[in-house]
Amino acid sequence: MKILQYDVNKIEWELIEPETDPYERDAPKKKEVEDALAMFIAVENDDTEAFASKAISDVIEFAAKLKRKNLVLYPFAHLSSNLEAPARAMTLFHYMIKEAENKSKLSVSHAPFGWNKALRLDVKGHPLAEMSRSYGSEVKGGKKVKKRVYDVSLAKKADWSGLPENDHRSIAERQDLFSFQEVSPAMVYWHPNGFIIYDQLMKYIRDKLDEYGYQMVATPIMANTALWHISGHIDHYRENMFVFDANDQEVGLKPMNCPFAMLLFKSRKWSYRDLPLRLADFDKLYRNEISGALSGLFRVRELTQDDAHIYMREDQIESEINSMIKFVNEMYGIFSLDFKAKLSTMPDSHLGDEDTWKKATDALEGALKRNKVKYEIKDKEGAFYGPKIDIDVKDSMGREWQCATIQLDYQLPQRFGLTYTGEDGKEHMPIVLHRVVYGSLERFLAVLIEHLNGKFPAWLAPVQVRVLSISEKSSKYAEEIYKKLREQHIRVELDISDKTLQYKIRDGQIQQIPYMIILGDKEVEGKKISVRSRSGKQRMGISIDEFLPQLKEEISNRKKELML
RNA sequence: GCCCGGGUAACUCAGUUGGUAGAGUGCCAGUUUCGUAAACUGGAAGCCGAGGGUUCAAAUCCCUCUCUGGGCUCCA
Repeated sequence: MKILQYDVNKIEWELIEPETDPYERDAPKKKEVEDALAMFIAVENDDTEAFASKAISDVIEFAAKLKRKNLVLYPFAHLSSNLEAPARAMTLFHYMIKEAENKSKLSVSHAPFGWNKALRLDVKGHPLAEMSRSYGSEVKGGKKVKKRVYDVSLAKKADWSGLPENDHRSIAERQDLFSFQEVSPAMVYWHPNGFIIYDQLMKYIRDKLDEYGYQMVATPIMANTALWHISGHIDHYRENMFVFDANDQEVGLKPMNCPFAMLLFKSRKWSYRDLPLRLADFDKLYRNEISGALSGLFRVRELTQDDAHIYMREDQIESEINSMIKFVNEMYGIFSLDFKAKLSTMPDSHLGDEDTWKKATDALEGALKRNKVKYEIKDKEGAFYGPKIDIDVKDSMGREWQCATIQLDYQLPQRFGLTYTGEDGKEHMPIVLHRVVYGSLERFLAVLIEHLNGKFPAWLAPVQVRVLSISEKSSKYAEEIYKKLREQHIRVELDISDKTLQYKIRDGQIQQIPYMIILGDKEVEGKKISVRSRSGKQRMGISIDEFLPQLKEEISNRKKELML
């Protein structure tokens, strides 16, 4: 409850029109009171009669101190953005009037609840004439902490009804990939099927990182907020961060890895021979995005970046950027995703001299050209600390989402005082290149799921093969084949239920399983298998020993297309 | 955060002027043993997102909150 209190020479109001439902009827159109304590009241969401009583006993005390005989209660919604519903607010307001009448000898009057009123105030000029108070519990940072009732409704999934069939959420429902729960808004619960895809993407980039000379590291997800004061993020980013008290310290969950990466670099001395130093990490990040910005996997509050920071000498910029572009190009090629590269140049407000900017921008542009990547220029759209290349990919609705980004940074190394020992024996500042390739795994998966419309290539598919028996007669053989595939680490499922073959095939098609192995009398007799791909093509009567190596090769080479 | 629209069984959705809930799919059981996208019968399954209000009576009307979809804004 919020109270605004004035000691007035005179207060007068006039009713214009009712504003809420319900509102107080049968009130005089116009009224004025002289030499009164006027109490403006906003009834808030969690207010109780106890708070209301306390507010009244406090105002009675003030009236005694100020020797006022008149008390005016005036409903005043504008004091709070957390208002109680009118019906209950009115009840509590009237309760306060009764309390004031019963507990004091003051002459109590009130303005009617629920009206749009014209108001005139003449306030006295002494120190206690104007006061504000609030009554409530668990007030923190000016806001009330909302508590939920604990019951089974906590286990409630987010509502995805009404989405189009090719939306990544609809596909996720069909293939049981992931879900969101109300208690962790915009944070992903990965189901076994979804996690396989997530994990395969990770494995793929790990292979690539290894190939390109990166090392993996990991840093905490939490730190004292002092860290972001050093990095300079705190001013701009604070409202997007989850910040809280722990052991009397203000700590935050990390919304980006860079400051941690800087600390890691500072943990020892480096020689120019150590550079370029390429450190990658896949830590989770937490960003308290405004509610309206959230959207499925596209924008979440807990995300995983395939992040890397490259510490390098000035003379290494060009070759590093070059290999980075090549990296991105190769990575995206395997998914046959159409992407758009955008080069953002020096903004008007920037750090560093124009020569450095030109060198950096030229390095980025040159690398794009050498790798024959089509790009457009976003003039003056770079970060204040350096130019960048962004890669945007389209979703099923044609919206563009930024995935990969490559940014040159001269700023953080300076703030953190990073150095390496040069050939000349002196300390030099390294330049840092930030880059992500997938961007956030979550967002990339959303785009990829929609791009493939749920038809994952074998290396990504949660279930690669399903073995179907036509009737009970072939179920034993089906089990044998199933075991054989399992032994070879194929992600395989067995369906020997008594459903019809047509039903089983339909079920496998809906799940978009790449291959179904169909086994009936013919196959049992000849010790062969029949393979049907989800495209509908098939090979009848081949041997499992012929099929398995081909399948394994398709998976390990991460082929885009199915063999059938 | 703002504007508009949603939340009913695990999923997709009906639910009339307010009278305490229904289908299909899936699941479970039984029948059936089948050759390339849905065999048949039966059963269980619901705090109608949460809290409050109006009413004799609320999934239905009103308010607040919450989650969610689209748009705006935001997005180092």
